[in-house]
Amino acid sequence: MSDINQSKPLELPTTYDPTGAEQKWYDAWLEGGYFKAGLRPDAPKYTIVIPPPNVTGMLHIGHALDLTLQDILIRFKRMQGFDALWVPGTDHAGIATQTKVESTLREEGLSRYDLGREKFLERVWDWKEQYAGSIRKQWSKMGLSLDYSRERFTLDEGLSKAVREVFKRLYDKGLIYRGKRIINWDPAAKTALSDIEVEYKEVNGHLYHLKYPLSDGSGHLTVATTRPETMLGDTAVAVHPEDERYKHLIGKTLRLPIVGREIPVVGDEYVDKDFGSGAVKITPAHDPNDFEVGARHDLPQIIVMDESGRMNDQAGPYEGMDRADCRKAIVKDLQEQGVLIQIEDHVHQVGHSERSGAVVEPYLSTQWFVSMKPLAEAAINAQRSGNGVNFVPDRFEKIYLHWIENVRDWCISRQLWWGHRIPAWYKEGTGEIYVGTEAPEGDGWVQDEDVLDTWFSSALWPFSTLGWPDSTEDLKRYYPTDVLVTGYDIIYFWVARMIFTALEFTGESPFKDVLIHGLVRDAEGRKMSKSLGNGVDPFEVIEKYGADAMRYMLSTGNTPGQDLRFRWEKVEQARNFANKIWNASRFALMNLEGFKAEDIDLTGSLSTADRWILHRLHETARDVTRLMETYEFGETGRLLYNFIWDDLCDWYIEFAKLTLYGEDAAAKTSTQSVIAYVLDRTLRLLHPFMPYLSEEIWQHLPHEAGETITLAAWPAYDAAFEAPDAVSEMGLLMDAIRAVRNVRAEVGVTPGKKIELLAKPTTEASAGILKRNEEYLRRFCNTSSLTLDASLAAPEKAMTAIVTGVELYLPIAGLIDIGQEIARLTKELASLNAEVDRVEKKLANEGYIAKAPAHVVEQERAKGADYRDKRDKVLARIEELKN
RNA sequence: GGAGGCUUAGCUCAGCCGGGAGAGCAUCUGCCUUACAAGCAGAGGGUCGGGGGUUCGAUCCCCUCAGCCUCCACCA
Repeated sequence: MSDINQSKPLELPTTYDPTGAEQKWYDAWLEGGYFKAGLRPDAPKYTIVIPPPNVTGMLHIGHALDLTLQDILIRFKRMQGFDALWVPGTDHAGIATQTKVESTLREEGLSRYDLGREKFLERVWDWKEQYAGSIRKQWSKMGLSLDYSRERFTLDEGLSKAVREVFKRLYDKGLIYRGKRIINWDPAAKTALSDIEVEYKEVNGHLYHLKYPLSDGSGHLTVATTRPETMLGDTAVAVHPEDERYKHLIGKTLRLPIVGREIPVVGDEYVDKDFGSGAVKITPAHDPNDFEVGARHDLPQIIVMDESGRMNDQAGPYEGMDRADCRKAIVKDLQEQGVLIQIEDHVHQVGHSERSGAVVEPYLSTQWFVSMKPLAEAAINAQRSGNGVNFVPDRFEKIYLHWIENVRDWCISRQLWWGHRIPAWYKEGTGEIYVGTEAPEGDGWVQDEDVLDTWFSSALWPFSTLGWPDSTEDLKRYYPTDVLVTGYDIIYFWVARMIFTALEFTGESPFKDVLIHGLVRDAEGRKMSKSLGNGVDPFEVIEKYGADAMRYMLSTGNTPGQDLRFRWEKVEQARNFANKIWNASRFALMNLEGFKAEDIDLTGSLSTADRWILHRLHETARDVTRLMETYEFGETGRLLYNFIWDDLCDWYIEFAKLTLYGEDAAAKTSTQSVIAYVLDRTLRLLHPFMPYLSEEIWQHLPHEAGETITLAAWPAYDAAFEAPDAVSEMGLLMDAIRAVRNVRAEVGVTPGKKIELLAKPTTEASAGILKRNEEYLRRFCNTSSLTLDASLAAPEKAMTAIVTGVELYLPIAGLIDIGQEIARLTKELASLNAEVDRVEKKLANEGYIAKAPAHVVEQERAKGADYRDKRDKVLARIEELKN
């Protein structure tokens, strides 16, 4: 940090150039170690863990949104004096990463099997190292205040230990089991998937009606299927036990076409009598429902496909065919044999792999599962008893609860190489299983080939990153975390699983709040995707407009939980805002040259404007703080924008020029004090949103050597700065100035042209205000002369503006057309009359007087009186002009 | 089939405890006024999706209808 204790001017261009400032300050922040937790051991802690990005690739604009929100929170809390910790890290992302590395191998004409497990994993680790570095660089570009000394990776030693520990404990408790079930099989990635890794998409398919003859030749049963190729694995046909049409057939057998196998007719309540023909073919090895039916009736399970989706040796003539080709072939054959009676168009949901996009095959195989019931129940109880997680916005709690209440067992084994190897060993030939955190002693133990679902390790992230299962200092100090920030698309995958895992292993919820944000969409509202090519690269945004502009754009201008459309014009707007601040600061610093921190004195004789802006600053600080605490960043942004642009720039700075360029040295010092103070506090309020710009400017303001805005105290509201009299005084001046400007513009008097202005105060108070602020009126109304006189008679030829407390007359020679002026005032009269009517009607309503709060009624009465007064004056003026 | 969200100015969106609607962009008018033309000063523009209800009072709460979007769900 530069060690200046007095202001220095910005000898810089009229536009803010982010590129230089960003690198410079990020380096300085890192060097200063400001992002490291533990600097304030006695302060309360505040913890966030980053949602670890996949180590496979580039961060997209959605990450930028997620990370910006977290950085805003962590910077805010750090400034509030908390010992703030933001833990960075990355996720090994099993399928995603392995797929990517495999595809690079393919370019070399290799497969992972050519390399073998060990060599392949070396390749993936190389890849990981390369990308982790790139991700770190991307974080730094966004200005994120992460504690890099605590960076973790889901596959690093500590986290792997946590994974094994969790697996073992759940296994010992009977909450992890191995079993032969129907799982979702991804034939492209050749691995099992969990239920939520399957995306159901509407597909225009067909419903094939097939005729299965009874073995005794006494007729046939019609069944319908969307997947005719699975008939090769049929081991029964089910009918409803109460179905009058079919119940007599239960126990008889059918001859399965093509295959020739005899299969029984079974009665099962699963069958819906009213759907289709009321008879269902049962394929226990390729359909989850059929699996259940098969289990109830002790049916054989015939697997007819291999792991890549090709028909196996159970498929007879179709062996070796891909399942899609087989479908065509079998339909043709069935048709020829007269078995296929009808093909109906049929729209249905088909499961696709979330990762590879392949059509998922329900597939019977042996996998590891987490038994969800007990874990889910604990999570539900915690939520219901108030020990759960506070969802923001709260509607997401319903979504979470609905899922966890209906959750099914979680298939956690994956037939991949990149991931946490399942800590289970099998003794060859004995069927013995050992589960533990380390390999068992003795010979003949072979470890399970499979790895765990990536989300298994992600589920431990809030505590595993802090050292669990060891009782580390970090774990004791920083756990549970305070808030988790993530998108709604990941509630099931991650948020829910963190919650029940944390409850099981740490006995408490992993975070107090979970802030759910929406997705960043393109300008048309479409989801950004690679195939559409409509993604936005955050680094292009940063390159063009700066990180601060991007951060401001992403974090403001919308509501929590709602999707956000990306539009370049929004970034431009944010950039313009940054530039506005830059220029206001340039002005301030020009007028603060040599001003020292100890020169700031707010006790002297402050002007109305001075006291007004101090009031507004503190009011803004109070509201901003309140909104930040409730994650209302959109509203916060608006408040800051309005305060800075309207109050500070458009009004205060313009008013301040009078004293700054004036003769009164004491007044000048006061204004300088106010400017230095207000700018300093404003930059602090802005810092979480615009870290670079705020630091760059703040470093030019008077401050102690070595200080940084990242650790500067958050502005606290101080009631001593309340100045209601200054507010009303400024209100009158602003109204009067606006009214005069309005009238000038309406008759086309250019701003450069000086006018005579006659002002007639209508109360004693307003007379005093106008008297005190004469100079301001002259300046802002650009007058050649100003006459202040309560006893003033309205001139014959003058434009009129009536505002509360003062009547203004502009005798603009040569430009006044009395007829036009009367018309203008008549229009105003009409609108005033409408207001008066509205208020009077309201006040005439007895129910209103009786039931509305007194202050509302009072306010309305005052408004009514004011409107009436203005109306009468306008009316009188019209009469005058007519004569 | 369930659940949720959205519908407010031409466009993108705000509107936190119900007390006569705001911003940015766009449009129109006038300004290079010594911080800023990425700017300044003005102006126009809204039956707050339709209907009903609660209330003294509804953009806001309740019901209902319509349109758009998302998530969940094993009907072959």
